[in-house]
Amino acid sequence: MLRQILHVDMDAFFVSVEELEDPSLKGKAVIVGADPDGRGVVAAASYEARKFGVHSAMPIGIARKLCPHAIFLRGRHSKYGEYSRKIHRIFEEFTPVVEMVSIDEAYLDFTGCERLHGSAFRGADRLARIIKERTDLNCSIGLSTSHLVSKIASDQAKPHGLLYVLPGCEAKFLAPLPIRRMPGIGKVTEPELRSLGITTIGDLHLMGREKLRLRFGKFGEWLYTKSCGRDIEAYQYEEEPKSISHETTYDTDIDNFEEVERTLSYLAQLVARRLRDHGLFARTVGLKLRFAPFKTHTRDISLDEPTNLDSVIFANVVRLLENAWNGRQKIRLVGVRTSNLERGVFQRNLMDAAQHEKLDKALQAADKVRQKFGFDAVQLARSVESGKPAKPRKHREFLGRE
DNA sequence: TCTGGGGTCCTAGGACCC
DNA sequence: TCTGGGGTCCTAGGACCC
Repeated sequence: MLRQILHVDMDAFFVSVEELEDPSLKGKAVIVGADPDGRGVVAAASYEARKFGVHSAMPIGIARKLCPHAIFLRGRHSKYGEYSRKIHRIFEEFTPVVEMVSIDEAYLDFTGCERLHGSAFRGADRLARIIKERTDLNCSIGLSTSHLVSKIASDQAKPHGLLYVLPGCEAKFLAPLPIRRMPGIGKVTEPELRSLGITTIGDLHLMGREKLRLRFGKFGEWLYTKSCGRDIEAYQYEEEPKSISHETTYDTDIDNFEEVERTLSYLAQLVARRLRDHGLFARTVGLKLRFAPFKTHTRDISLDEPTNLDSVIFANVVRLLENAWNGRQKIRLVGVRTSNLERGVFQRNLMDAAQHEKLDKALQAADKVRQKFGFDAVQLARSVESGKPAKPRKHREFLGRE
């Protein structure tokens, strides 16, 4: 049976939600993102702001230079989440096979739904109308036999369009498009391909599997398959996270060991809390440091016994810090990461078992208090200085909420 | 102009084992 | 006295995505 895959992408999602909440923003240059006086990037820009060259992931300071008259908003992720869930429910009225890939984007499998929708195309059209009716938000939809082609098609259809790539026409549709349209080709790979004279997806295809493999290895074969308009393999839902991490950038670079330590304590608690929420234990704990010149270092350590404890994560990450940082360079960012996640209880050491149980109980109690009063209601002693929680100075309103 | 935060996947070298 | 080949785990770094 012919597959019918829809890719639905909301148009300027964050900005559009802000406009619904405050209609006076409509038609204006609106930029959602970091504080324009601080360090951060653009999360979303209205079409009006994009005319000035503003785009997402751009440093916020540059956005202000390009578009000084724009209205800068910090963004409210809980609001966006509400709308996202609303849209998700609409998707599920159309097909049980829905994969939300991000807050504003999803794949819907319409294979075999012809009888229900007339045709996949008519179904897609109706879906866009219903989303508009019920949320007043616009979306763009790509429809084809593969995830990749539908994703690119929805991008081509923007704003507020529907593009159907007929079965058998996938490679022909992709051929004239610039390579940068291909998900997976970024700002490093693009110039590398261009230096080989490859500027379109069609060029990529003409190069052939073998040449691409020789030059790029496994990635090259991946590129070739994609250039044909075929999916690499069936998409699968990732129910379990592979890593859990938190990081923060300081407003100004610092070189105070104790302050970095306090930040790490706070981040370790956030990470551990989420491990417990998922019922997961981490076998590997990692530290991330970004120095003032934007050079990033990571240090990992594997534990004999997987953990979900704040104190264990913190202790290990501090050890890594002591080895990784001589104090000579200022620090811009610190992060705590856990990976090699496993489900289940690990208490090989019986001596520790009793202590761990006590700790677990305390942490469960702490998690409960936090659920009621917010994350900052309970703090590890290490991250508290003169009675005040030593949160990163920035993102205060983002961290630990919900 | 100066670069967020949360992730995934890939590569590559070295240790270690058989 | 010189030194294989395969497999797996650990660690570091980097590209990329939303």
